[in-house]
Amino acid sequence: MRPTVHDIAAAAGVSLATVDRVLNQRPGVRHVTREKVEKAIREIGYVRDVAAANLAKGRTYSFVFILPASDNSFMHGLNDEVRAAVARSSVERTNIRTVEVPAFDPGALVQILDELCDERPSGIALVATDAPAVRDAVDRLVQDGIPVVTLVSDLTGSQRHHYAGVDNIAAGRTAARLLGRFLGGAKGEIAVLAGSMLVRDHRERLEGFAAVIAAEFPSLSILPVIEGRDDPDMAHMLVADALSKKSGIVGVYSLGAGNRGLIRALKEKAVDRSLTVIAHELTTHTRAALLDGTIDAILNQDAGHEVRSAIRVLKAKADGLAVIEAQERIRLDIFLKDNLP
Amino acid sequence: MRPTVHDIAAAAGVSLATVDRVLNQRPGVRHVTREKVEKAIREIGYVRDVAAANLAKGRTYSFVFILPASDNSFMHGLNDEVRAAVARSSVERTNIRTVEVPAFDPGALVQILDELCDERPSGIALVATDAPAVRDAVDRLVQDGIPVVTLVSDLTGSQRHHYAGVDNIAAGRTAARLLGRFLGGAKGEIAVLAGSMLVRDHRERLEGFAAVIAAEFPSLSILPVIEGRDDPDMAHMLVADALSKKSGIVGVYSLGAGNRGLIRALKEKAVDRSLTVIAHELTTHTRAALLDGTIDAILNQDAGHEVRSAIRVLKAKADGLAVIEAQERIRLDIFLKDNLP
DNA sequence: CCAAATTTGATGTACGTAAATCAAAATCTG
DNA sequence: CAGATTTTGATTTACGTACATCAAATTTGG
Repeated sequence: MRPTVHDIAAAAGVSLATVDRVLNQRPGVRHVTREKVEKAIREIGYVRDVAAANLAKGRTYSFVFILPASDNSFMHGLNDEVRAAVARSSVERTNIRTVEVPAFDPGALVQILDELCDERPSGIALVATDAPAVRDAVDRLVQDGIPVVTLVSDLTGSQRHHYAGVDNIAAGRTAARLLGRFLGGAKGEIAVLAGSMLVRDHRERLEGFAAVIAAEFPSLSILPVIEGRDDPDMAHMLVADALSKKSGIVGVYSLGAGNRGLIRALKEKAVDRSLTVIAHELTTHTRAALLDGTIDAILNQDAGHEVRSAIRVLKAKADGLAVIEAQERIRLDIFLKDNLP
Repeated sequence: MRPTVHDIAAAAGVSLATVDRVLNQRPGVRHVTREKVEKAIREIGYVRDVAAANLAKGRTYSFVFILPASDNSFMHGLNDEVRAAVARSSVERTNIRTVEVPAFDPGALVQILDELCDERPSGIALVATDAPAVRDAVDRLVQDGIPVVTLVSDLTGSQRHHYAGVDNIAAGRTAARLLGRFLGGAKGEIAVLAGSMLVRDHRERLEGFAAVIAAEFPSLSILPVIEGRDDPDMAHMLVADALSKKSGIVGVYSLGAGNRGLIRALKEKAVDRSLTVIAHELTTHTRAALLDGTIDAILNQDAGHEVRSAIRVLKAKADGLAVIEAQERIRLDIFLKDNLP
């Protein structure tokens, strides 16, 4: 049987009230007594029953998710997953609120974060814009003892407790190797479509991609990056333009969102050119393009897993419990025609 | 606030005791009264607080994991993950026992299953050997109200509540496309190494693989399957033999375990031949081979995820709760050199 | 319509923890 | 050493549910 607070009290030779004071760091316990109790806790291997504790506390976790107001399928999907989590949350004594902020806008993000510092929720998840001001705001929250996890895109040098997202350098490297191997030694140019170099995930994907192409596929050269702001129309225009002007393009790597535009451009300009195309994020559009052969592989991060992982980690941090690291590693999905979910 | 049993009582105009009788299907409630209470439950949207209920019941889940006694890295890894789960289990009011049975032996499996029918654990997870007798034994357990999930390999036509494993047909298809694309139109023969055609997962992988090769890569032909019984030494012998005799082999697909032997054979016989190799299951051996270029891609199922998923599902079934389907889908990992964990 | 059987209500205890109160004991201060 | 202060103990209530008991009300059978 699992030891309880009563067992600690008996083992340490103190009363239940004292054990409670130690366990919940309440004042009014002499140093020696506190140590006696802590020793007993260690020795009998007591672990607090979180379910019972939360029941007694009447605790409800209040989490805030800060999401960018971007109009692309991935962010919509992320939003849906958060909503799905909200729907389940009542069963789990969890209140989740979402806040929208303008995309690529550090100032707005900092303002929200500072407001939350007073509100003191049980935890915060945010899609970070990678700027020093944002980092400082997050660090203030962490100093205040509020669990913070970054979602999808990480924050350089911050104290955030956890990052719920994929390893984007690895993603870029993987894209490069797939593209290189699929092209099988052909010579030519690669077009790269990104959202913005202001977000860390896109920068990192490009970095990994360029490194592997340079080191292992010297017959391929990378054209200057096209920044489409994750916007379908902008992406369409820019890619169509590039395909018209450059005849040496043999492959495309789309590392951001806004793939609807990319796909449209490919169907207009490249039906006859047999390009190899690798894109990020599985959406209805990229899925259809993979099945009809317009896209050859899709790299994906599962937004649902990211959201659920963020919630699990926030909960664990709020309860002072350990997380199962292997469980919380967000994997990079590679989808071909054949292993679509 | 979440509604409680008190709210049901008030809404239905009955006493707490009656609500309790309905909720826990105890006798002594008239039909009309029972319906009145059930209507109230639906209307106010009551959901039982499982944590509080388990606390009151003093409930501990007792789960049994039935694993084959195979001496290969994957099964060892699976074992380790179950043990890790056991280590965590005390915190979660869960008792997990593992039972080893001889591999590929339906009779032994049936015997264990029948014994468990009397023991009545809260749930059972098993790596199924795909035989009618096993299916019948599982169905008996399910009829008895014991939650059963299959792990890694599924059971054809059984009533098991859930399958915690990858889609093996998709895995085979994916392997075929990767191999075909990596070979870039080259002509030649493909060697396939399997464990045994008696287990469903291996059969399915081969089926998917052969289908895609035939349909989309007609320049490749598949040699008769080599059955290595998931045994490293046997695999080594058979593969070395095949490589010596056949000079037309351009690729290898290893769809089972025992890859240590495969890798040894490749290093002995094929250093100069530039084969494209795709294998299943990430282990220390396959990982090293991927990094040194002996293997080109590894398809993997994460044993840790499978075990944790199985436990989550068993718990949910034991509590009569819904599972989050998307969360429990076990994904096929594709690892290249660049995205290893 | 009365007795027997069934159904319902009222109430208490338990699970493991949190939190509060008040009294008693120990320690410190001058 | 008295008095103030700090530390400790004892006890109670609560969280939401399960389960048991006994009494009261209702329904059923003859």
